Amino acid sequence: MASRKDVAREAGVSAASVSYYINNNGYVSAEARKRIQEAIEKLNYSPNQIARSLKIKDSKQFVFLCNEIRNPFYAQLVYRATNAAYEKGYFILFSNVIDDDEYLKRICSYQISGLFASNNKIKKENLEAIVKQGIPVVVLRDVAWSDLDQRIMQIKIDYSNIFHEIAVHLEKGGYRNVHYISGAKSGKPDEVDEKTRNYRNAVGRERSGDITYNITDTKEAFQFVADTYSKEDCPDAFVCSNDAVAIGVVKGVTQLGLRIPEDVGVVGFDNTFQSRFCVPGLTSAEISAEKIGDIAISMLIEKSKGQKVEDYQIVPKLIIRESSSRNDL
Amino acid sequence: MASRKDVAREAGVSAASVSYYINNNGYVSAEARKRIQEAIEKLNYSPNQIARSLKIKDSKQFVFLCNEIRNPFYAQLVYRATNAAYEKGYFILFSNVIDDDEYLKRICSYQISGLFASNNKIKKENLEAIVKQGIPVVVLRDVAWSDLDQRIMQIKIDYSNIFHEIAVHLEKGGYRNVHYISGAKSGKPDEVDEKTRNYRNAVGRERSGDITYNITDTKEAFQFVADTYSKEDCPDAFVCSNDAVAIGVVKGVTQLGLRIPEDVGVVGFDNTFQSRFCVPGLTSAEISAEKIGDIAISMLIEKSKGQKVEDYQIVPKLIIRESSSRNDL
DNA sequence: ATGAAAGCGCTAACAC
DNA sequence: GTGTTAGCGCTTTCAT
Repeated sequence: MASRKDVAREAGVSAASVSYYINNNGYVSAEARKRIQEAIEKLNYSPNQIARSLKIKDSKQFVFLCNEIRNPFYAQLVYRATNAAYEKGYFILFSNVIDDDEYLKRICSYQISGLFASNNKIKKENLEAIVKQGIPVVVLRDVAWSDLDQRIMQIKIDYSNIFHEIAVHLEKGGYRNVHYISGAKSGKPDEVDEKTRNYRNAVGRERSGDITYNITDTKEAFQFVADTYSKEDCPDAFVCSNDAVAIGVVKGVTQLGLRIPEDVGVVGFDNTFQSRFCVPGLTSAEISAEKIGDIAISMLIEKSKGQKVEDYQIVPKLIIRESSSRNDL
Repeated sequence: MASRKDVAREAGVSAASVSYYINNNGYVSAEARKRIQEAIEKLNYSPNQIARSLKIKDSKQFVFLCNEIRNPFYAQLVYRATNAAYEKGYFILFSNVIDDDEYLKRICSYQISGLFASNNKIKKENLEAIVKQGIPVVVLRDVAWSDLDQRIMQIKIDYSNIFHEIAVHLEKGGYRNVHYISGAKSGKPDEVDEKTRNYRNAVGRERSGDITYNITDTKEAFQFVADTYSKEDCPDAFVCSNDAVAIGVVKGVTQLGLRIPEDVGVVGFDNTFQSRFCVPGLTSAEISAEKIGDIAISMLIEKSKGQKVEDYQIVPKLIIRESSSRNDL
């Protein structure tokens, strides 16, 4: 591989001039520009990003710590973020969440430009340790942390209205016995995520018993329904914390011999591809993963330029499909 | 951040000794080890990976170029690869495929340790340019390239039997009019992927007309079925090149007012989570994404150690579920 | 067994 | 405008 030195020699200029040319700072005459340009092409030169990173203490890589890439919501998020980052000159260093100190130290030793994390599997202290090093951090807020370090930027989802909207929608459909399936570990105050907290608020205290905790994927949801209910005692509607879970419920309920939406209504969350192409189509609260991917990247970039960055709010939107529309039949 | 120099000073040894200690080469006395260990802990030191990369010309990052992370098959693959890589001391630099020269140059300038690519969106020449630089390359083979550079390692899927197996299975179910939905751009020789080629071989020449090309995701598949067929003239079985496409077909067929599997049988490919939890459960040819993730990482690592690495063969396995099982009813 | 020193490829302050 | 140079944090050869 040709280095900057080779280019300088070939073009008959100094190494510094090549740097100036590449980074478009400093002064370099039209004459020199041309010769450098030619030398670069001739040698098929490409600047060594590692050497550059070492010098400027920034690798132009953003770390994405995602709960679960196998959940299409995160896949869509990462997909978009990757493209958005590339357009701005960055790459994505991808990681499943492995929440130990060793891991975070290792990844930070790449002099990363910033970090995105969905926050329900990573500890607050670890995030704070990173932001303290001056690395921009954005979290997709899920669990509500108290007194989080102010330097951590947040993308917040405003759940204040959506569960009420869902409740009204189900009621109109004549569903009376609604069960919520939560991804939170338990009902304990410090383990409850924002969705669950808002669901509880929306349905009121008296309905808090109608919640099952700690179900996060399709398989678990299917098992839960299959193991817990029979055709006779199944709730007539389920609200699920993500689409993957909802799909599991659809499958489980169908297996019990019940029909959707005639016997049981199902509502998902995230409006991923899955919900659109589930059979029957799944009613789902849309949170745009693409939007979050884009926003996360621009927040990280702005922050790394030293700009002041405000937290970002997203309001979910209910997309109604067949799985909860008994009235249309 | 503390540097190696700080540690050396704190421990009262030379910088070189710290290096020896960290990399576990060279000699360092028990005495010195202890003092270095203490200094590292006291200063919370972590070696700078970028500086190390520059020196050893290897960043311990593998690039994963995936067709489409939003397809759960690739999501599962990347998920597993990420963990496997981490255990061996590597990270994953993730990219959607952006197949231009500029892009590849930029990513290689990170002195990457290796590259994985699924090969149906990236050009052969580009891969060959990379392997020529001495960077280990593994492809998940899909399109059959002729005279590919020998240094490119391949994970091959042996489709020689699976389509025959599927054909027999459908015939047993009484399905007579089978249509294949291909991901290949067209039927042209240099654009046909391995799956399609083998499907053609399995069903014989006379059935080659029963193929639709250039459909790769759920949405396209749904549109295709909805736009092309009516309840009366729909084929009675579809074989699809991946599960995402199969889901779209299920949805499209259902919308035509036909039932699965009674009226129409559907077979997918890849056996992702989607097929397991589709309603009805989707018959699918299993190719273990997890296995491929693991294998890819170990091939890259072995190659980077200078070992001789053989291509890897995977044989798909038909997983039969409800979507093609008319006889069970 | 340990340390001094050169050098990986780049940036940027400074001198001309 | 352009070149010289120091130095980013690390590895490793060679001398001791």
